[in-house]
Amino acid sequence: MVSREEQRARVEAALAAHLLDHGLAQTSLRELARAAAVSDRMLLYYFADKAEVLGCAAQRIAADLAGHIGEAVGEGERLAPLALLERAGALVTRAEIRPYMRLWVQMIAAAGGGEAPFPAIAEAMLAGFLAWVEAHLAIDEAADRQAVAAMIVAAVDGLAIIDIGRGPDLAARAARAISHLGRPR
Amino acid sequence: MVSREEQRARVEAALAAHLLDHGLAQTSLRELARAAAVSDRMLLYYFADKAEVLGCAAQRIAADLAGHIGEAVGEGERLAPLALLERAGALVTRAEIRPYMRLWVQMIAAAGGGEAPFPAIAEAMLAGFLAWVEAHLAIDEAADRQAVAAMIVAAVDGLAIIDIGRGPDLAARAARAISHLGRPR
DNA sequence: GAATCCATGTAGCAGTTGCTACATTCATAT
DNA sequence: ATATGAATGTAGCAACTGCTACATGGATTC
Repeated sequence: MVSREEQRARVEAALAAHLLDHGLAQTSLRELARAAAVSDRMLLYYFADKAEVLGCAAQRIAADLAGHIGEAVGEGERLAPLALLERAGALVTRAEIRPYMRLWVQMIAAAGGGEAPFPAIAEAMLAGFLAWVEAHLAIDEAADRQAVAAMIVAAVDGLAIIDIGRGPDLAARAARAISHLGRPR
Repeated sequence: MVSREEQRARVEAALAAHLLDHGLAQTSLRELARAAAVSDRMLLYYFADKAEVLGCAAQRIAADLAGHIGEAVGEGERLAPLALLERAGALVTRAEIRPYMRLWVQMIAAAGGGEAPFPAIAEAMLAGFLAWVEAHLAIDEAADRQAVAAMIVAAVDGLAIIDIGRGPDLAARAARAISHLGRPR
């Protein structure tokens, strides 16, 4: 027999992997349980209800993603908007990151539908993205910095939408086209 | 008694309105039927199955959105990337357009999950967006134009994500910050 | 006036959903 | 050894899902 805490942690990891693989589409309790190699009965022993199941898995995923993102730009380094956008775009179209972005779009969509627990999760994750971009943005005026950071996050998230709708190739080319944006004709 | 074609058109309009109001979350046949003021039995008389119900409603919504977008930039007018992005960003954060963008994000998410009929719908809608941007983009080299168009669509779609996660205010400010993007520090 | 057919209502099926009541095993504390 | 409580299994409920079989009304056609 294994302690509840141990099992809960193990299950959480399996759930996170399953969400990254399959998205939010196939997430009935029974499917999640199968993915974690436990019975659905036990899922609701480890977690209070389905919202907590998904919430904990999502939190772990967010932490993983934050880890990946952390490597992209040096601590304390600050870049001009287009340069930072270029860096972030290159990061986000990397093959290991794409599953995270796909899932992120699905979580935002679920949040838009008011589906618990996603509004809270999405808000927290988005706040994290915004803070990260703001921290690396070389703009002095705070209000401008926040707005530009939001625009950069928007552009990067949008790449995930292109990826879903048209595949990774166009998304990657779009990311590389960021440097064209500022160029005059 | 009313002809099947008439009813079908009327129902389609009601369904489109319901989707714009409530998103893809509450879309069981019974809910859709109630929104269209018919019985679920009749929904499946007018349409072959649920996928066709949603598909037809989505097609009508896409057409409406295309109409709105068409007004934004003059026929034949071509703009530099950042200028076009600015124009599109202003358009997409307008209050009448926001419901469309929210729904669009949900449709893309559903497409990412492989949920019929959304992969096909999302692909068609995205192709429409890309074509529109390309047609108004003042870039000569075709490959560059396509990639930059994708980046612009990405940025604009991302604004919808900001809107969902943080509300319309930040999204609107982000859209207005586009002109900052190209500025050096 | 009979036959036909389209539009609509009633009822329900089989599968899935989140969740729970109950029973059982097993380890530890006394 | 026995009692207690934590970990796990079995079974199922009630609600909802997409969808369908069947019956009925009213208009149209012959």
